[in-house]
This record gives sequence, structure tokens and C-alpha cells, in this order.
Amino acid sequence: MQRSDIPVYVQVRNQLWQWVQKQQLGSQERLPAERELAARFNTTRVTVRQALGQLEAEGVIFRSNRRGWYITPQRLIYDPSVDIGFYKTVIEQGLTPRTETLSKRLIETPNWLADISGMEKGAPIYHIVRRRSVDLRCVVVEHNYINPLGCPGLLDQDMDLSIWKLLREQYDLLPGQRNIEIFPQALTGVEAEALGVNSGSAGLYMQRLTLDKSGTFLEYDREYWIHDALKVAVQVNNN
Amino acid sequence: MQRSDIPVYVQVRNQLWQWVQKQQLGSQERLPAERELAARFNTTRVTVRQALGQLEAEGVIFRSNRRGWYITPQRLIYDPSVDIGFYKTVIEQGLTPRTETLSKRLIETPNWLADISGMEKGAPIYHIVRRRSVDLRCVVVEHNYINPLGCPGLLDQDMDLSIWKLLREQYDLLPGQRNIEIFPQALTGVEAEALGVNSGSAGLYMQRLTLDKSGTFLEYDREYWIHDALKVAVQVNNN
DNA sequence: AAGTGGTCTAGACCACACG
DNA sequence: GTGTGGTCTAGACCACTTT
Repeated sequence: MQRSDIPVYVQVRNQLWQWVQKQQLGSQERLPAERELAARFNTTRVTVRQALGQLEAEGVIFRSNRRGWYITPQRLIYDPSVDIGFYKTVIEQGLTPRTETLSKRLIETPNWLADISGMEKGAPIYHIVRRRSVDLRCVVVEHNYINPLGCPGLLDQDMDLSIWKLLREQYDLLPGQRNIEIFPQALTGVEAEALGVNSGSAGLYMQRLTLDKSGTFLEYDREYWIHDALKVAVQVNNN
Repeated sequence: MQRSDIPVYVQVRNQLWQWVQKQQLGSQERLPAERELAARFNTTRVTVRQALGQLEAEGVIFRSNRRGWYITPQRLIYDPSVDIGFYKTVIEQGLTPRTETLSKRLIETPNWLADISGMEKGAPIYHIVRRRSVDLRCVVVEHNYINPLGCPGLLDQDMDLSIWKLLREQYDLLPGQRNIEIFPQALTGVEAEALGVNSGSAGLYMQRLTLDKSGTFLEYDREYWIHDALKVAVQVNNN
């Protein structure tokens, strides 16, 4: 590293990324070890990690546990305003989905949920937690809260596919109005752990409140995404 | 720092945040210097900065140039599907907006824009770049590309308020269909510089393609937001 | 001029993943 | 067991901001 002005870690970032592209490293392929990179660029691990952190922030590489740094797969294009479902969305983009149901229970509606959903406090409500992957990489942890009135016995069904497909085809439930909130938020605590990332990793939080056409609460949904895993695409018609 | 198991920087993060809350530091108030924190927590600046980085990722503090660390203001709630406009949105939430027009020019439609907008390649198109602040903190850089056919002389107007208000009231232009894309993306290059943040800082990218009711291209819009500055809220009706 | 954050070095130890 | 990333130390110099 010589040159002035431009910081060493930026130079390392540039040369490293140039090298990666020349090697034509593909999705989920591993980068050399940090110590090796430090030697190759004649600098220290701290500086190399700063460069790797840059590329991570840009979303082009990601880290996995203590195993190393990998090339980030293409973003999943995801439309939260429709009910295609995660499974079908992923398939249609030529990728491989996986869903693990971490828990499904009947709980009492907590106060915060009663306030936003119109459910009565303490009323029974389904709570389902699922972890979903694209090409074996965990990308999102999802909490679903579902009004059990229209879908008795829902928890006995297989949750590893689309819940909305179940609601539509088994229970004839259809969404009307949706309120969606999206914002960047660090992954911490149980979500970070479930996704196998460090606490504090960049993430995207998304929540949806769905009512049926008569305004009755159907479902509330919290999703914690890895920051580099998705592109939200919504189509809206103004009238 | 004693205790085992839990990393020092997490302990520092926790104690620091606890201290901040006890001090009741408010929006945009400054934290103590890094060296002072290092001394207070009996550790090094590197570890302190790791703790600060955690809080930054969580969106509760932010850094400004080389001036220090500050408490993050509340997020701006922002609905990209309607045309209330930035100015009014900010006002309504009891905050102070500011818009600076960085450039406004008539350019030739570049190929990438022709492809997504339906404009002819090379056809004249307005390009407006603005920087917007909430309570004197820069939060977003916005690129607008506007079809000049329906709004001749637009560039002579004052751009520091809402463009959509101009289009609506001066030119009778109304949006029909909107395609919105949102995803986390690091701020780099000119955008990072314009916002006064380090290249590689976490950000949120949002783009909107707006057609009128007859399907004619009206406007294309790219927004580069500071990651902790906004909460996107969209309301959708399924039919 | 003094203080600040931004960058960087050259080591070190640890827990964990993998062979 | 070996190698990996994760964490941590105790300094240093620089560019920039603020006083």
C-alpha cells in the first residue's frame, strides 16, 4: 500500500474487489482468510477487516459464523403487498427456498398487539415463528400473528409453505387493506442468533397489518431480514 | 470491565446506553469524546468505537463528520405512495424541514432511464438533485427525472418545496401507477459526501417510477436515505 | 492551539468450525 | 489439532473542527 490521500482500507477494498471479480467468484463462494489477505496486501488484519466491512456494508460479501467471508447472492425481489408467498417468489427467481417453523402456538393477545389490531387483550391468537432461507442461506425470521376466528385448527397444518395460500384455499380468507412499515434496523438478540449473524448486523425490518375486506383483523406480521438479501418492490395505484 | 462470557464492547455499549438514558440526552445532543469514554470504561478507543458502532447500527446514535457522536432524532414516517411531499410530511410530525437544490438541468435521457421509463434515448428530460434535512440534519439526497412534455419551464420554478405540488397545481399533472423499489444499500461516493457521512455508511435506497393515468411516463425518482432517518409506511388495498 | 474522530500498526488470546 | 474469525491492547499519526 503506497499512494497518499486515499485510505489504505479503501485501497484494500478496491484491490480485493477487483481480484474477486477477476477470479469470477460466484454466489456463496469463499474469500481467502483474513490473515492471508493481510499478508497479500502488506497490512494488518484490522485494516483488512475494515475493508471487508466496507464490502459487507455494500452488500457484496457477507460473513457466516466464524467460517469466513462469502460472495453475496443476488437480492430476492419481494413484494409485500401481494400474497404470492415466499416459496413461490423464490422459485420464480430460479432460487431454492427453505422454511423452518421454529414455533407455532396459541397465545393470549398481548397489549401492544391488541392496540394495533383491534383484537381484545388476552384473546387467543396464533403465533407462528418461521426462519426462511434462499439457497441454504438464512435470510429472514418471520413472526405471524393470526386471528384464529376464521381459521380453526390452522396450527395442525404444515407451515413450511405459504400461510396465505392456506388461508385462501382452506379457509377462504382474503386480504383487504394492508398497512406496511419498512425501515432499516440492526439485527439483535434472538433474531440475530436465529439468522446466524452477529448482533448489530445490518437488517431490514418489515411489518404488515392485514385486514379483510370488511375491516376485520386477519394477520399481523413482523419480518427481520438480512440487509443484503432482498429488494422490496411494491406497485401502487393512486386514485 | 470484568465479567466473563459477554464481550467487553457489548458491556461498554450497555453501560454507555444506560448512562445516556440516565442523563436524559435528547435528540442531537453530543456524547462524550471517545478518549474520555475509553478512560471511563477502562478500555481502549478501539473497543469504545466498536460499542459506538453497535449503537450506530441500531440507529440510536449517529456521527457527524469529525465532530462527535450524537443522539439520533426520531425517525421520519414517510409514505412514498402518496404526494404529500417532504416539506409537509416533516412539518406534520413537528419537525423542521430544509431542502437545498444542488442542481437542476435539462439533460438527454440516458439509456438506462430510457429502458425503464419508455422515454426515447437522448430525449430531453429534467434532472433535479436535492438534499433534504430534518432539524438541520441531512437525511436524504434525491434525484428527480421528470418528463418535460407536460411541464415546460419547470426548472424556472422554486424547487425547494414539493415538486409534486408544482406538477399538480401549476401543470395539472397527476400520478397514476407507481412502481416503488426499496432496499438497504450503503451510502458511497457523491451521495455519502453530500450527506456528510463516511463512504460505506448504512443507507436505504428508494426509487419510484411514476406514470400518469394513461400510462405516460411522468417522473422517476432515486432517493438515498441515511439508514436511521426514516420509517417507510405504505398503505395498500388488495382487490 | 487544542481537541476530536479517522486511520493504522503489530502484536495477542479466545471460542469455535472443520478436517 | 489446526486454522478461522471475533475480540482486545496500547500505543501512534493525521486531518479536520472548534475554541
